[in-house]
Amino acid sequence: MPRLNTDTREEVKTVALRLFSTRGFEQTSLREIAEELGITKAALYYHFASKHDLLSALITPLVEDLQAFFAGAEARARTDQRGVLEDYFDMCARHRQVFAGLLRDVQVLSELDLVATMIHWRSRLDAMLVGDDPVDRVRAVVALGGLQDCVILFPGDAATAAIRTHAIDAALRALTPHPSV
Amino acid sequence: MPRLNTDTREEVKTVALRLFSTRGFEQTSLREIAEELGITKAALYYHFASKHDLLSALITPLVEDLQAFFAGAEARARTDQRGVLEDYFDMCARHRQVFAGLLRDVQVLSELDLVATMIHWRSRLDAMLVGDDPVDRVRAVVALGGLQDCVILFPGDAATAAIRTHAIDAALRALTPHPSV
DNA sequence: GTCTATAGGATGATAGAC
DNA sequence: GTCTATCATCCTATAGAC
Repeated sequence: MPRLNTDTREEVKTVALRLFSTRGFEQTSLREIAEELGITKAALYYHFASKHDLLSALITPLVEDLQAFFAGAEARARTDQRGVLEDYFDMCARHRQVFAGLLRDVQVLSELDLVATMIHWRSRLDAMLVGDDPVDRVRAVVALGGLQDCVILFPGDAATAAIRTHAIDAALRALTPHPSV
Repeated sequence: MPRLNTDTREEVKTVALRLFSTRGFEQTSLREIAEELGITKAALYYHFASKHDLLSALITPLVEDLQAFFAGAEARARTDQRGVLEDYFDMCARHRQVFAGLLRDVQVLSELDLVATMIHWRSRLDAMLVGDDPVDRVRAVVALGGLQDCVILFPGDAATAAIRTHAIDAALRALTPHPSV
């Protein structure tokens, strides 16, 4: 029996994203996704060629946003650290769910050939912010790691908005040896 | 045929820890562990009652260390923030492999009934360090999240030793609104 | 302590009816 | 678009021989 809502494909993505982000990709079976939607596994294969394909559909927006972020941040990273941290925080917040799923299931990165585009994005961002000095790099790791944790540990749009300024202030202090905040 | 090394149980733990920490718990099968050791799956069951049991054996030292850390840190958390951050960093570094495995496979926590003892250890640590003020809590999340990322992103004992002071300096700055470093 | 053999179940994926 | 039925493959775990 056909279902009322015609946009099953979008529904699948919504449910899958929620399950992937809490359990991880490999730990979520197509059976679970199908059951929650009230359809069968086989029906999923009408909408997505494979499990891999479903994950790709979920992750594409993040990858594109990430590339745009790098393109926009590269030029001003050294002169406007605060602005770059803000953009990074906002991007993490926008894709919080996908993010959590990825961090929870690093294995998936290599499976998706995201490695080529993403494997070193954190260290690329480090270098962009502070250059090559090893001590500065440590500071950048603390700052960025702290920001990322905030987005995940204070979930929800309201909480994110409430902590944004304070989190970025703290990250900026971690980043800067001579506080000019 | 019996193997030369009598301490198969320890060998199993070593191999399992390496595989768990890179692939995650659920993603590592007993077949893989057995093959790498040159024994069969069935032999594993002589040394460990179940897969769950094997994981418990690996994780027990971390749990005990964590409890000891909390017991020792609670009293001086507000007066000696730097000392507590140092202890936390060292503990994360000591159990880096188990840590990476857990972060990579959060699902495992609930499976092990670790939830009761660990589910809120991060937020408990936050509160211990800074009290209840929401803004201070954000600072604590940045500081602790940053430290944890350092331990994982600079792997190896040498790298850990090299960055220790700088990472803690940065975390302390994130934690402290009026820098007294 | 280690083996072979197997039970019992879940998984991703496909074929073909409706 | 969704179904039933099925496949091949993997998993954890157990029984019993050596």
